[in-house]
Amino acid sequence: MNPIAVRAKSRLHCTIVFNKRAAEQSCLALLQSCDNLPKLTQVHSHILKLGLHNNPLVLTKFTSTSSDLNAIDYASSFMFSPECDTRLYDTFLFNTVIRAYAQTNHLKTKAIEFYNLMLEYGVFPNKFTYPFVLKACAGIGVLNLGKSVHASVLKFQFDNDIHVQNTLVHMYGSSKGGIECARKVFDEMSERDSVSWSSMIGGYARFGLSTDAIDLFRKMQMSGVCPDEITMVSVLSACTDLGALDVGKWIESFIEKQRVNKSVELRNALIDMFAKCGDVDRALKLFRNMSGRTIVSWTSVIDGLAMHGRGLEAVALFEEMVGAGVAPDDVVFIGLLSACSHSGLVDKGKEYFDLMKRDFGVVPKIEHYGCMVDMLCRAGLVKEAFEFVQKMPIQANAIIWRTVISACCAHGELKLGERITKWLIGNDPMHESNYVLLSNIYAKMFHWEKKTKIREVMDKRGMKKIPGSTMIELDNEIYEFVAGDKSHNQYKEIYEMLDEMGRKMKKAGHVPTTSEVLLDIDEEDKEDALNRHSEKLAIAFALLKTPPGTPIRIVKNLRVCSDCHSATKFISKVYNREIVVRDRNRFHHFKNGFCSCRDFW
DNA sequence: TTAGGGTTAG
Repeated sequence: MNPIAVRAKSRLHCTIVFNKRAAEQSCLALLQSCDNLPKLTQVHSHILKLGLHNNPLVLTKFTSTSSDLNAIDYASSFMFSPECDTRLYDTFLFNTVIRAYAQTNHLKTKAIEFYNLMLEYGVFPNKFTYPFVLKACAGIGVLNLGKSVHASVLKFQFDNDIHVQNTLVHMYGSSKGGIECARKVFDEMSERDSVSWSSMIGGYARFGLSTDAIDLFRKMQMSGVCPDEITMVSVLSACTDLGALDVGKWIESFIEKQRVNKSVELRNALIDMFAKCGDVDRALKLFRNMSGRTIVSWTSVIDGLAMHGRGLEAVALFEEMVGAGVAPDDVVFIGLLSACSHSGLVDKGKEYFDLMKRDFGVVPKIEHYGCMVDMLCRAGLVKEAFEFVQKMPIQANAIIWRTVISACCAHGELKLGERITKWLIGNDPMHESNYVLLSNIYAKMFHWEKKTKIREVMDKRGMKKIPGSTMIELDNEIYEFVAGDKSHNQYKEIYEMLDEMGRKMKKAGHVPTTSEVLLDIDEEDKEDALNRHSEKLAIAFALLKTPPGTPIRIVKNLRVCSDCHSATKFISKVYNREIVVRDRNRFHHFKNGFCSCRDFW
């Protein structure tokens, strides 16, 4: 027990008989020293002995005392025990309980429960109540719940308070389907501070509405409200999502110029942005010069190296991290295993998978099993992957099964792929990607009738394939292309360029991989369909708009197809351009006819 | 005696 508590305890014993007021004071001091359940239980017995359990001051203190989860539960259940006089409930008491639960990771629903109880007992909420309650709603992320609390805010007329408004924006911006409501609250605010802007930008960034996030940041600058380090973290995460390296670099110089406080979180966001936007060396440099690295900093660089196929460096960095005394967590193991996966380090990956639990006490989750399956599949060990999935102690999810199916498709195990996919569709008949996989398998089998049927089923059920799209950033503008896109105002020049590229590539020896076109059309049309893939459109656009010799960077939403991969190699050679492609999984650096992934992806 | 926004993976 700490010195204050000892003093308080001795005072408590001395004063029990003399005066209740002093006992109360001592009791409060004792409570102050409580940071775990056993101490709290001890103090509870004193409270009962002294008859202080009806004292609202003590009751409140008791409830708000501990950060120990069990203690919060214990304290809040005390509120509803027979010893407790409910007439003494007040707003502050409920606020403390709600705050305690809102701050936890897993008991946020309890915060809402207590808010409802508060209303049931006729205790009025005040302007402090709603930020707590809304924060809990934000953590739960269920839109209807947040909406009902919003209705309460209006009923009790706290909707003019900027703190409440900001938390409303945050709550809607954290709930699925709530982003428009967030924007509505945001637009209707009479005054906005940096928290309002950050909450809205953060909401866009959280749900992948990254261009909206960056647009809003531009508006923020015009509004005259000064962005701070928290705003910048969200803006950077939007850049990371888009792969917008130029905007990211601009943000970095903005941070320098505006002297934005470079918190550890902001440095981490910068490292992550550079790593995922294709400049992993810059990320490494920032990382090396950084003091106060956290596990997030290490994870970002390890992950970045993994995406660039620099698996051995990622492994070395992981070892360095362990050597530096940083305990690895489950997230860093995902990066490490995916580094092994992307670089074909199968044995190393297996080794780490075994020792993560044994040596570091990190229990593998579904994602780690997913990495292992991915690793085996990439290495062409489809049957081993299948067996691995069957032996897993936890049930495989659809993502893992789809990994296996794709590998079946790529490595000619079509029958097995068909079997798994049919089973998967039986379990989840409304997931469109299962149908896409099955239809691809039938195309590879040349079963065109079956393939057509699948497409018909999809149409009937209103399901659509996610279209492949490619983004490119030129002069701080972001352009997006989909296959066969003609929406761009320079599309005629782009298509002329495509024809030229096709001719030059053929001359250099490129043979289109027409088996990638999973349509029942003749070979010439297949070539045409390949030529209109979104990445080729983006590259053609870049060749048109940038001076010779400058590197081209593009970002794909799906994995790059093998024809585009082979074509890009030829383009890099024919046009003497370095081309950096970020696809859904990793980076490909094309230079002089070769790709950094060594055709391993 | 209490209030709002941020980072890694999936």
